[in-house]
Amino acid sequence: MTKQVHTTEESTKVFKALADPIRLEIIRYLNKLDHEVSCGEVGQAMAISKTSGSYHFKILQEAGLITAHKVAREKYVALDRSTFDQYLTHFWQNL
Amino acid sequence: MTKQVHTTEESTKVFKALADPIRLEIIRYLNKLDHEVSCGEVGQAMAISKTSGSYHFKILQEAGLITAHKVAREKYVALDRSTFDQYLTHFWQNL
DNA sequence: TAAATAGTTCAAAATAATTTGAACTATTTT
DNA sequence: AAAATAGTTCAAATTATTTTGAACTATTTA
Repeated sequence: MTKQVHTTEESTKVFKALADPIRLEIIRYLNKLDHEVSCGEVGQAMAISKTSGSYHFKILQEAGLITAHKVAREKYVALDRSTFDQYLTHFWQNL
Repeated sequence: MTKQVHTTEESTKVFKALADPIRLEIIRYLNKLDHEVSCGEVGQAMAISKTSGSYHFKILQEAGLITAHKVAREKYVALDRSTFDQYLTHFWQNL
């Protein structure tokens, strides 16, 4: 309902975050499960190093595509569907 | 109506094409006008060199985000909205 | 308390994307 | 036919992104 228009910089950050095969797979994985998952679990499923995982989760988080919160020593992530909706589903409205 | 599922490679190509400020501006420009425009006109509006323009139009074209056809010595481009619909508007359906 | 686990940070190396200018093709104008 | 125009191609230079491993923090388990 709220009018959302994006700056080129904001949009670029989101599309850059989506423009990588590993991150796209992470998104597919999180979408399939549709609940919070630890970074470790996702990383294992993607067969990437924890350093690489940490990097990719940071990119996704800074783009607002995932939310994250720590529980003890684990970090749980989930898709932030509102961001996908704003930038993708409602692309033309917010362009 | 037709079921469209995308490979990671295809999606990556589209999102990479969207992940650049100049190309996003080109898309905004083409969307606003909503008709075929010559590459030269777009390039001037974006204030970029013709070489740079040629590069960016190639990226957009290879991603399927624009269609192009030559008339005499000019190349006319327009948005291919079906690609935007598949990859953006219907992101979750085709993920 | 020592060892293990989950994740981050850093800098260096590797890889990929973008810009630039010169040379080019094709078409149109003078 | 010469000059101008629209766009492409190429290779080199620049800039940005990604990967890697080592060192680190914080938490949990043995």
